Amino acid sequence: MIERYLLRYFLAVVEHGNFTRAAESCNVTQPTLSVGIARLEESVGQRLFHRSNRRVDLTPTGAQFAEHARRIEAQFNLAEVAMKQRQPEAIIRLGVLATLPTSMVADIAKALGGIDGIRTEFVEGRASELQDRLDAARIDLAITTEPQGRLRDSFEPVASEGYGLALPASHPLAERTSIAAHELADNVMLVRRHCELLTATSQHFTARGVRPFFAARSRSDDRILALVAAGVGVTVMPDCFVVPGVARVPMEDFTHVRTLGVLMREADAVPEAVVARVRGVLAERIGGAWGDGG
Amino acid sequence: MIERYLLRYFLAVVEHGNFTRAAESCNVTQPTLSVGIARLEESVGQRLFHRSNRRVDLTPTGAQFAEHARRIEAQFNLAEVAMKQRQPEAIIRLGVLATLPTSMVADIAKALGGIDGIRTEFVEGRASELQDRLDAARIDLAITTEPQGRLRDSFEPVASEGYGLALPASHPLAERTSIAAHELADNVMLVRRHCELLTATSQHFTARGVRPFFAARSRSDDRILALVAAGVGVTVMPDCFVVPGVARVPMEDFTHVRTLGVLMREADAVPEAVVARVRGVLAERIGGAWGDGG
DNA sequence: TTCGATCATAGACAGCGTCTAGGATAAACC
DNA sequence: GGTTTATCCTAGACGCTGTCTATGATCGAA
Repeated sequence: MIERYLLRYFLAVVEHGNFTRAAESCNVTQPTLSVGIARLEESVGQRLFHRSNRRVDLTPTGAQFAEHARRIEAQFNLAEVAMKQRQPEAIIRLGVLATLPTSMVADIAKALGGIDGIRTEFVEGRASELQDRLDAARIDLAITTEPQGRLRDSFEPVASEGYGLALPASHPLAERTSIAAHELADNVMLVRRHCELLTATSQHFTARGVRPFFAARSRSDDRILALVAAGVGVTVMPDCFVVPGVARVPMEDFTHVRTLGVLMREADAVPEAVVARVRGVLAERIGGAWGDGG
Repeated sequence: MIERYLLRYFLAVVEHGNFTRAAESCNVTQPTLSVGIARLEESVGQRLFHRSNRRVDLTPTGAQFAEHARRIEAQFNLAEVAMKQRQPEAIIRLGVLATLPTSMVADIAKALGGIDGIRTEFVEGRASELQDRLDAARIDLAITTEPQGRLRDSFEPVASEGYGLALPASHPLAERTSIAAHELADNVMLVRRHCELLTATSQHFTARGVRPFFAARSRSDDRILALVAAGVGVTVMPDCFVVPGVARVPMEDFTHVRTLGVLMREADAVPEAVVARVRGVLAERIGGAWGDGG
């Protein structure tokens, strides 16, 4: 197999007409270049040079090969400069909380898609998992809730929201402004398995003597919402989940709030344009916005 | 520096969309290919693939590089087949006796120049030197006199000739049909230092009481002939030396003869066409031809 | 949770590209 | 004729680096 370094040796000899000087120009010794040419001639199956102790000149075959070699070497250089000219494509690995609505993630993706030379990679998980990934430098930016512990100072809150019931638009309680736990005693419940407040919600109902029937458990919010819209049951979820066919009503005495924001290892780990757009989508989609966005 | 094997690895991954199978197709292990791609990406200064454990796909940079890589690979293959198609150029290393006229060597060169795909290399020397080179496989064919010793059977005689005086065309004896040694007593002699018969010639004159003055000694027959034509002196040389301005006359009682022919290690070491043309020139240029040539 | 598929990493090995040393050849010079 | 100089080749040792085996990490699917 003809390797590139042999081509470089060959062209050096063609240029200098002399093994010794060619070797110098390649920064190798003359014997090295000598065996290199021999190797090339063997793999080509042809003699490329007529050697004498006075001068070295190309055979007709060698002359033909020189054209090929020059062309190939030129192509290599072309490829190298072409690659150098490209500015490296930045890849932003974005961790998003699994309990963010699919449509919101889609909005973020759309917002970031418009930035030139930046490619986004999405990873989803729970808040603690996102923190671990951030620590391990496996993501660059997380859209998550306020962290516990060491990364606390790096968190930049953007918007906060409460939790409420999601129930079919045709449900008798759908038009209410508030619903108490005991009113749901006969309702079928759907469990969002990855919900941050799974235990808190459970405790809320048991503390009020309500033991609803659990018809389905899923890690997919989209599936749960589809079931709600289909009239299968009701569930508890953050306020930002708003889809057609599903009514959202606050629950009495259920005052849990989550604050969403961005979390980074260092302030400038991610281009500001990216962070700004993420902030924008969050503020737009979630009621209680923070900071300058109003 | 981008080496060719890295290009092959890269293209294999592009083709298979998968490091593991690409590695198989390259007959290396997956880690080998992995570090290869990493190395390539480093020397290119750009990420070429987006990797996940599900699939591998090209970055925009990678896609551009793939075009270059394919072009280069194609060029390599082109060069390789171009070289394969060429039939190897045969080099015939021809040893010629130094005491052959320059014009005869030129005639041989011309005769062999017409044979396609064959290149001739001339080496000159004395008969014994040519034999040594033939033994050492440093020449393929020798045009020489009948050898002594082991190579005797390999010799194929072609033509034989005598020796005679070479003297200026304007010399008083130029028109004679034969000249005796004593007639040259007042003449200036020129010595052809590499002549096979140097000692024999010397003895011929001293035996007849003639001690000529030696005006010049040279290894170059051409120079000696020029001096003869210029009227500087006379010399003894094989009959085949015939040039304008120099008369050739036989010497009385000087019956030495040399038989010229071709000498090879093996019968088919050299293409018959080459041997035939050499024979042709020899027979044409020298009087007493041998064999079928008449 | 476990399993299978995938790519990355680490350390050992060995192949081969490279080096130093020395040989051969031939032209040029004294 | 012998010596010097310039050139390329060969032989053997060395060491870089390309390759391997073994293992880890990740992710999706059963």
